[in-house]
Amino acid sequence: MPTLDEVARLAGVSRATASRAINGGSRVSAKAAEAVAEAVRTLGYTPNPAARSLVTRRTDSVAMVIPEADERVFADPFFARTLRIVTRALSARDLQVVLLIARPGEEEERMLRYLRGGHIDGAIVVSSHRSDLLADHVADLGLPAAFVGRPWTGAHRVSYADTDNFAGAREVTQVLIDRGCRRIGTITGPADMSAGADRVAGWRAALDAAGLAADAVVEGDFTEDGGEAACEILLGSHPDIDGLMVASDLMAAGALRALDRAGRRVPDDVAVVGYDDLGIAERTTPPLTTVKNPIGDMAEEAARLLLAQLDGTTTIPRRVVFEPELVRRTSA
Amino acid sequence: MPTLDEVARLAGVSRATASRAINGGSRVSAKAAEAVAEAVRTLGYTPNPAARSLVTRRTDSVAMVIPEADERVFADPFFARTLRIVTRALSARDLQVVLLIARPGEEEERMLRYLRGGHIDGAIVVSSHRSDLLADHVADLGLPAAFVGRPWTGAHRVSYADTDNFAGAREVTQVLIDRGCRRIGTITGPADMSAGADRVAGWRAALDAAGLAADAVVEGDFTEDGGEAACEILLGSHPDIDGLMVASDLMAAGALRALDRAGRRVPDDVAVVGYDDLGIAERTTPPLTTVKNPIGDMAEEAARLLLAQLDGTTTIPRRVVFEPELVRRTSA
DNA sequence: CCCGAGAGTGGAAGCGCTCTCACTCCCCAC
DNA sequence: GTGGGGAGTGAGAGCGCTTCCACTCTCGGG
Repeated sequence: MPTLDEVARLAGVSRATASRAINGGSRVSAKAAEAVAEAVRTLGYTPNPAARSLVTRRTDSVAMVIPEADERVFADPFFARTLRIVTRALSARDLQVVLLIARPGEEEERMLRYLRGGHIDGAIVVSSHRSDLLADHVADLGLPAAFVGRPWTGAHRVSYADTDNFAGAREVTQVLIDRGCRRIGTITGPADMSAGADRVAGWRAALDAAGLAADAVVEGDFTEDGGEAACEILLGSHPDIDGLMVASDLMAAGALRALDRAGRRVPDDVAVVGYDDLGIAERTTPPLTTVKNPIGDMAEEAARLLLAQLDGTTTIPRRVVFEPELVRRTSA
Repeated sequence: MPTLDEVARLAGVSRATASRAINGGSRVSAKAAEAVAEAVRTLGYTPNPAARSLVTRRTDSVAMVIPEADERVFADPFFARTLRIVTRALSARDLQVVLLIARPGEEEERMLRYLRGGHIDGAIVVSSHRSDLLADHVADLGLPAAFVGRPWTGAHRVSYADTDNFAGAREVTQVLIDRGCRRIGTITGPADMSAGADRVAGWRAALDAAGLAADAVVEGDFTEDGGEAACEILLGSHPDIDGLMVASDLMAAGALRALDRAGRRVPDDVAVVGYDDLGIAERTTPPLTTVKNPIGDMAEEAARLLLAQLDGTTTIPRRVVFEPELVRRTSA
């Protein structure tokens, strides 16, 4: 591998000038710049990133941290979409995105070691479990970071982009109420996640305002199979439900399977609404009335928040909240 | 951030001894080792990876290269499964896996620059498009690498793990023949991928051996929507088909939708078989008879092949081929 | 005609680490 | 006793790069 020294020698300049020519290029004569460029070309030179980052103290790479079991990460389109958008936004700034998936608890120490180790300049974290203290850890480290979704703990110490899950859930539940449902159940997300908790709260608020009982609750886990199982439990305990608000479309797809098997027609016997609208909602039978989760906006904003910190523009935590949007289809 | 120097000073040893104590630990007295460990603990020391890799010329990270559009990467369980297994295998050796997704053509140069740049010690490549010359590039670079799936070009120059797609496709097509189908079509994978090409070849071989016509062929793209569209075309051009071999379960799921809409019962009117058996085959209606693609084995083997090169154990390209396995369900 | 500013350049320090090499012990075999 | 070898250690040389600083040279203004 050619070194900067060889480039400089071939170009007939000093190593310092060669370095300046390769980066930025200010304070370098056009002649020198051209000579260096030529030398780089003929030698096929690539700067050694380790040497560079040793002195600049930057690595030009950023971690995307997902403290979830990998099964979920790949099964749930939410993460894929987020990763994709974040990657795109950061690539534009020549930042390499390193995907870090670690089940909370088990591999957490390993992940923290990585974050602490100086491998990366900053992190995008997709996490909102009650148990994980990532926001605190990140804040303690002083690591530039932005969260997608409000972290359960330490939210005030970090920047994040979120959506108003409470309002979204309330609004979509209102659709059920308006169409005449009187016995409305819910399959929630995990109770230890902010999105999960906020969405049940929204469901409850809508029912309370309408004077309806809010007791048909089963906790799901944001997976399709989990939604199916939860729906079966719900049908057992509350056979009279005529409306169902499911906290994610993936779970709703599972719930539809369970309803179908139980011989309940959707939406005639039981009207169903979901949450997220990431593609699967249009493919279920029937297509789901749901709430659009503005993941694209959130991911882009998180990238922006991180970049602002990397640029040193700002250091105070900022939060940005996007409005959800109702999407009506035929399931309710 | 504390440096090795400070650790050494606190432990009362030289920097060299501290370094030895932290890595390996051979040739260090128990007393010195303990003192260093203690100093590391109190200082919260973490080695600077840039400095270390500058001298060792290792980065302890490995790229997983996927030259595909990101939509496909996340929609197809094949990649998720592969990534997961590879990550697990390499994490055990304290190697960090960096995911590199780049659409061939557009972002290819960027990816090559990254591979060339010394960011990583080696690569696992999941690629077998005719157009991409990754195998050649990687071989030219002398970069330790292992491929999952036989690369279309330059296969003899690199190590890879593959499965016998030809045999698998022939065998599953034989299921259709044995159940009495006489007009058997196929929806292929992309013609520019080795898995795609091998599977059509297997289908054709089975039909030829049985003396059946092998002309009902439509090319798909390994996506669900693509499978649906291809099936519609096939039904239009060959309305008399009574058997259908689809080159992936994901496409088969799409094909089932198209058949359902066309009012063809499966398997009574048209028997259908898929390929891959990565979970979706059990969830379609009806569940698919398919071929188990031994991705787990392939991914693990690729990791092994890469590790062997990183260890310097071997440098000659090796190939390992796993046998596919027929899985019978109710679609044929 | 001189001075100061600014552009362009090179020397050299130093980022934090590993590893070679030379050295000192200490123990054991002769 | 003596010599040889192995175990443990520290000094120091870099790895390839950026960047500070000092220097030269060229102008334009006074």
